[in-house]
Amino acid sequence: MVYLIMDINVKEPFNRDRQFALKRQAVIRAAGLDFCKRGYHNTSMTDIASNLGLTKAALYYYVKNKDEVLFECHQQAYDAMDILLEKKLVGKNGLEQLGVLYCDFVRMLTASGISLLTDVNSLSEGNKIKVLKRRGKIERKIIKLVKQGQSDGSIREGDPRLHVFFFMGALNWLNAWYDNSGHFKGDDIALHFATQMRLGIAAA
Amino acid sequence: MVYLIMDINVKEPFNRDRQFALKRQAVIRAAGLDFCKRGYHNTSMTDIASNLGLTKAALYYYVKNKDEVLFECHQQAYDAMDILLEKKLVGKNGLEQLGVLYCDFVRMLTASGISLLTDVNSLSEGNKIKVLKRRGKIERKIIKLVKQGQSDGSIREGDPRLHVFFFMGALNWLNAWYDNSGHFKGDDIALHFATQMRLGIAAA
DNA sequence: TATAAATTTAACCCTTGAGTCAAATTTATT
DNA sequence: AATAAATTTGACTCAAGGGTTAAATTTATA
Repeated sequence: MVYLIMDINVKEPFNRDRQFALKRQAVIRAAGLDFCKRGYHNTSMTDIASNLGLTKAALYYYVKNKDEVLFECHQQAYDAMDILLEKKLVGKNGLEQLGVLYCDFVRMLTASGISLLTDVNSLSEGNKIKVLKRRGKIERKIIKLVKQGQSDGSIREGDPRLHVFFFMGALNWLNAWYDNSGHFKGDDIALHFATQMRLGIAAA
Repeated sequence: MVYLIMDINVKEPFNRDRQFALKRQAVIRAAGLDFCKRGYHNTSMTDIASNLGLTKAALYYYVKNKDEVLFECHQQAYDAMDILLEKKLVGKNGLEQLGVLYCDFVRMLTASGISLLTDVNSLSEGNKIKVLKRRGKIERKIIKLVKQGQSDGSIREGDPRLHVFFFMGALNWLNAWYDNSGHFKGDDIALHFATQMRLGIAAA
């Protein structure tokens, strides 16, 4: 019985394919949390399984291999980010849009059980390339937002890539220290981080 | 012949203990760069050795084991940070002091060949505790600076820990993307990052 | 030139953990 | 009740890599 999946039996409990997909997703997320906490190589497949209350053999019923698990962790994070990036905010300047986006990013990472992993080097060559490509795409979209903000006068001058690298670092680091049973509430962090991010690049 | 050590033969070339110490240090730094680039577990001792133009056996002439190498990487970074933290800047407010410190941090990381690693989980239990303790100490000093800035009115209100977690994330992330043969110059990054950091927490 | 240090060679042992598998068992679906 | 899906058990293979060692060789020091 997979502990992370409390709502699985609620969503189309008689659709077996759906159940399978949901469980698989839960497996990926649980693994993502493990990877975040202890690191990819310090987490064995047996660890992941037993954290889920499963056996290794059962785990392999849901995933092909460990590489796939890591890959899917990245995918899930990027899927979520892509959705947030879609949200077109009309009538807002670049800075405001970025602020909302960044806030959403933090909220997503603290609330959804999705982890934004940074370990790309442990991926197989093929998957590594795919992940880097996707990360690059997202990065470029954010850089574009910054440039837009510089055009509309809401964001101060300076290399937009450095602007972005700075606050994306804060985001990546978040996963390392955030603990959802800890002292900070996700929404508070989101608010705080978005503010700090905005002030760091806002035009005078 | 250890490639990273160009200046070894210059510093007391006839003092064998000194030579040993210098080479050992170079080994640690080279390993640190490897860990940064590919990750601890994706870098074998043989890799480290051959990147230095050495044999695995020769490598073990300088270090006890891989755990020690990782531990010393952390130590070197913290040693360097401690030195920068010493620098007492009289007549400056909290924000100004932090700005200088942060700038120095970035410069150190981009110029010295020292890497600020984040992989703490791959350490043996004993070393992990030591590293976390030291990291905590440094963190607390920085938080103290922030509080000082809030007292003297140079830094805006808000949880000082979140202030710090934010911009220290940017610092940690730096190592992942920075490439000293790349497009960005260390000093430019330092200036940019320090500015962005300051603006993010400066009082209105 | 004699000695000690530094390094190579090339083997070797050992552990960990990924991944597999077949047979049995439990659980859900019809 | 019959069937298919989900999971367990437990054993197994295999490769990678950490770490060791002894003997030979090169290099520096005095």
